[in-house]
Amino acid sequence: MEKFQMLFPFSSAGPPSCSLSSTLTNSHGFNNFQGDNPNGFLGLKIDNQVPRTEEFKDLNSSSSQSINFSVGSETELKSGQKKGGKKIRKPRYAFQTRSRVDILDDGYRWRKYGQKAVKNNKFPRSYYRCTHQGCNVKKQVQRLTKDEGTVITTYEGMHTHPIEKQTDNFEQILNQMQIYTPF
DNA sequence: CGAGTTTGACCGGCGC
DNA sequence: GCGCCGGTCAAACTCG
Repeated sequence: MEKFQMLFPFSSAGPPSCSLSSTLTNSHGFNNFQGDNPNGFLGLKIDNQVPRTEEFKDLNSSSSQSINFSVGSETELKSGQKKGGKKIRKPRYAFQTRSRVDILDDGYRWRKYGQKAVKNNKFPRSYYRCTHQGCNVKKQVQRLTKDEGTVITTYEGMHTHPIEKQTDNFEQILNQMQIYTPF
């Protein structure tokens, strides 16, 4: 199994003014993102085979946390592979944040390319793509029906470029996120 | 005028 | 095969 590098979108720029990256990289908890520790982290699990509504049901039940991280496995579609060209899905990383705003300003520039109503959720899911040339990182943003203050942000892929702008308000975001570390 | 958003159409996967 | 659903496309539109 490959090592997980820091795949969070705000990681590739290195630790600028904010302390999140270093905090996370130094955190032992990050090693648990390898996935051998299913219960060591949080309940949210992103896997392409699992209907997302089910995952979020779990999240609802664990609403005591203000933020959850999770890492999806490096998923391939097991049944959907075509001969020769297999479809490889990038790993996905989900955040659960408490925020009144849907869009977390993580320093990258995103362009919205779609919005869909999802089942069992009165809020639509929004689809964003990183606008940087050659960087096809995507993210989905969805608000929970049960808890309107909770937003799920799912990142897919890894940024191939440094952060676009220094986010002075990043600390505010961090405060909103109230990172949960079980260590 | 360029960059980003909105929104309906389209497509592929999956279950029945 | 059909219908449902999630994800993406792209034209029209808005905004700075």
